[in-house]
Amino acid sequence: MCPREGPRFGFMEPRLDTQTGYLLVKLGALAGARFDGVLAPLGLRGRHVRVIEEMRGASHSQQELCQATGLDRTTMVAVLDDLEQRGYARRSRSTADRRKHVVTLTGAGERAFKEAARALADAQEAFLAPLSAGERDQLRDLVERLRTTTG
Amino acid sequence: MCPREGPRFGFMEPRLDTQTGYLLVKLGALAGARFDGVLAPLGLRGRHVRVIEEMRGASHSQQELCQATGLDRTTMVAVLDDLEQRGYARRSRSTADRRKHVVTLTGAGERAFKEAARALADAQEAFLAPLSAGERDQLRDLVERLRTTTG
DNA sequence: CTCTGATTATCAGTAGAGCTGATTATCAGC
DNA sequence: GCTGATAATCAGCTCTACTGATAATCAGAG
Repeated sequence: MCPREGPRFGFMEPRLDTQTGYLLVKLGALAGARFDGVLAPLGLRGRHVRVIEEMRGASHSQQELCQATGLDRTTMVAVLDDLEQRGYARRSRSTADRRKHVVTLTGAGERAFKEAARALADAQEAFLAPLSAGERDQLRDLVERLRTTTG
Repeated sequence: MCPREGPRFGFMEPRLDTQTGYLLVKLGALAGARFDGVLAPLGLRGRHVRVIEEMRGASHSQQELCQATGLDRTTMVAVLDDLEQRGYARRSRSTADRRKHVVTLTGAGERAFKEAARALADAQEAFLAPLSAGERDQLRDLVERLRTTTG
């Protein structure tokens, strides 16, 4: 018995767009659009950056990249086509298991990632600018806890 | 003591998926999927609920509904087709301006909205369950401020 | 009144994302 | 050498959101 957020007054329902859940959905979409926006001039999209990041340091099969990024296998084919065409990645047959492709990052790919990461960090900085440093830490903590526990 | 965010150490770049912005995008998508999930059994989607909410109390032209909800005009046509077919809304020509449709909510539409709002409130409750009441208030405050200032 | 330009709702067509299923090549076990 | 499973790929489907065109209507100038 703790009618905290809901129909507290009976005769008056809260508007959807004042609810935390709705705000989260909208804010997430907004942030996503911003990030896509800063990546667009680099000819990249979020998924490319995620895949490149996963490739850094070690080589992976496409299957492993799908596992790590949550992308569909057919989407991964397209993403790697893009990256390969730009010279950011290379596919080669695995000698151990010739069904697999070993996907490796090139120097250009590494540089592109650094540039993208910098652009994303700047965009994030701008996005979170209305909050103080302490509030950003709070937000990050809350969001991360929600994501790891309910997600 | 929380050295978990930015490139504070120089030699080590933070992973994208530990960044607040990325987490926000993912969490928003997750929440959206949850909400779509609870609306699906009712034969509705988020946009339908938003449009219905906007129609409550007053009648609107489709153009005004687009303005209020941010939906595209052609999408609005489809949404109203759905609502009309289910008996939740009615279109009629405006007598003042015969180009316009006056869209009104039916009793069934009102009942459907209440049911949907209840389902959404429950889903939100479950989604935010990992947080204490105070933390939810914090989160709501932070998210709302971000949305109103940077959005 | 008539002509012009804007506005409302609608529809048709387009482009992209994300998926399923089929295909080819390869592997591992028997 | 079979058999079944797996990796990458391709073709095709669906769904969404948009652009552009269209018919009806309005508002204003002359």
